[in-house]
Amino acid sequence: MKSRRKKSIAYVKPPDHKEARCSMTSDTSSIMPLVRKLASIHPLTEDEMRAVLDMPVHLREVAAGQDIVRQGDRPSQCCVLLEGFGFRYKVVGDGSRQIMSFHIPGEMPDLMSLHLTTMDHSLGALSRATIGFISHQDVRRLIRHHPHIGDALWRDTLVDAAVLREWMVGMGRLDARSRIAHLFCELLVRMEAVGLAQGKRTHLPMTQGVIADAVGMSTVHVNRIVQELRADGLIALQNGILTVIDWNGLQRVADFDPTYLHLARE
Amino acid sequence: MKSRRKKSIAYVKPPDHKEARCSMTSDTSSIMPLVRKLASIHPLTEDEMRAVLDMPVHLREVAAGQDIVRQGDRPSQCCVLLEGFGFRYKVVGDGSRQIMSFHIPGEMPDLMSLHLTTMDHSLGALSRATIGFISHQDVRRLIRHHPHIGDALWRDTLVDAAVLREWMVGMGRLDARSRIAHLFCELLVRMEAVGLAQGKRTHLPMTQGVIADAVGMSTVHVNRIVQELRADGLIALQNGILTVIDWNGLQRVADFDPTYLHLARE
DNA sequence: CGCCTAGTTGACCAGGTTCAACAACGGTGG
DNA sequence: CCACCGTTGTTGAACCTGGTCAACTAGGCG
Repeated sequence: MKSRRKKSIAYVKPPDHKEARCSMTSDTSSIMPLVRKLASIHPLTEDEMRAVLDMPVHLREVAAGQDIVRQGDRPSQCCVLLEGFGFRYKVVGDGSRQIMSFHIPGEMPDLMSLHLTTMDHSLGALSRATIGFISHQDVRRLIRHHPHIGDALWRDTLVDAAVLREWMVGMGRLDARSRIAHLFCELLVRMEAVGLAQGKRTHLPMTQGVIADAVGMSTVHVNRIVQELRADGLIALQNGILTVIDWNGLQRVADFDPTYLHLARE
Repeated sequence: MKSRRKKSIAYVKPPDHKEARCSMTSDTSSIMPLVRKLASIHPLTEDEMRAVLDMPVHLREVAAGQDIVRQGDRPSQCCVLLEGFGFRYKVVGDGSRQIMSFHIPGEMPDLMSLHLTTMDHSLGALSRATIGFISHQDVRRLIRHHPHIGDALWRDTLVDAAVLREWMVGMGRLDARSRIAHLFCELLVRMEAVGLAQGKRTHLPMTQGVIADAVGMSTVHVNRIVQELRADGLIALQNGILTVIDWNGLQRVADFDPTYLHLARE
């Protein structure tokens, strides 16, 4: 482990087995974020859109910091993030945590469970979140009847992997400043892409400790770097709101090129 | 960038535009590695196996260190590694390189190009390699007629992403010793899984510089750690052959748990 | 009002990088 | 067959980015 961490157990939130706190069948509009997401690359036909909207979905509210799926689980359903932010993580031997991705509304972060029976990581809610659950069976049926949706879902998992690769480059070859700047660039662009950010400003409900676990640094150092970025007039970050003041400057610091996000017009 | 590197350009191999050096149609057995790979999870039916073997494949020999596909390309075909090792990488602004994955025979490292038009990274040959190229069109046809093969391919891209996540954990939260030990554990297990290693010994044709670019460290430090691992009686590594002497010990050092590779019997 | 979480600061420490030189090896041309 | 050369591996010393520890501040909320 990178260096012995003591306060390990704090990361492992107590399991909340009172699941399905507010389970119900969706009203029509609840999985619109998913539809928007799918349509953001190729427009859906009337037929396809109806097929998605008609799927049986179970909704659930999750409190900030709670797990949605846990490493070792063998899910029989996929989840769709409808409101709020999610993140994937693993806890290593000494108790320290590595966050591997953040997820925004419309995404299906555990879609892989459709083909990989055992979860090799956990999925948590960053902020209070609304999750939709759809059974694997129904997803499979959807894909069988609507191959284009299947392609879109496969494509999403590929973009997901592309983001992982980009993060790896950051962790291996960029210094702290670039890495944090890069994270901010990415999240802003992704939020913009689904219409959840405008004016270079977005909701970003994560503590510096969470950022530290995502970029593989210590909270203290994240704090110092964030202050630097503020002092340099690149960003403002407070109360879970990120405002990018100097977009070009931030991009330059981050060595950021959004190609890897494979947004619509390539 | 992590710290200013000078000798950057050395990494960027001169383009070799005399492609297709030895292009020809495959004889029947040439894409067997792919068949073995696909069958390693779910056995293929006679029919499916024939469909794969019947695909038109163009073979090409690639010298060590040459690129197979380059960042920014818009491929119209996928490649299958038939012999030799491949690796994915990106070069950052200051010229330093991050390797994001290694690939062994039977794998299709640029399968994503089927759904993502522009390559967001490059793919190179680690050693002299034989590559089979299959047109996107033919792959799409195969998937349409044989949905189970499509599922297997999707699944492979998901395992690929799982490996990326595991590497991220290493880069973010493990120290140099664990990271290198982890890499050795992973490569050995993957080689064993496709029958290319026995007796805890495998071909591993990579220099310490390549390892360094993969684990995000300097060559010098990789060298020191490898010597440590040797001195501790965990491994032998010479002439491109890795022998794991103390498998349990190495696994312990690496904090290695092969679940994330999602091999057959989970 | 008091507590808990998140953010901030300073002093010290250490894992890993850089630089530079050298050894070992294989391949090549003469 | 041997001298030469480029690549890979090895070593030592100085240095620096980022981690650890510990204390303290600022809000938010019951």
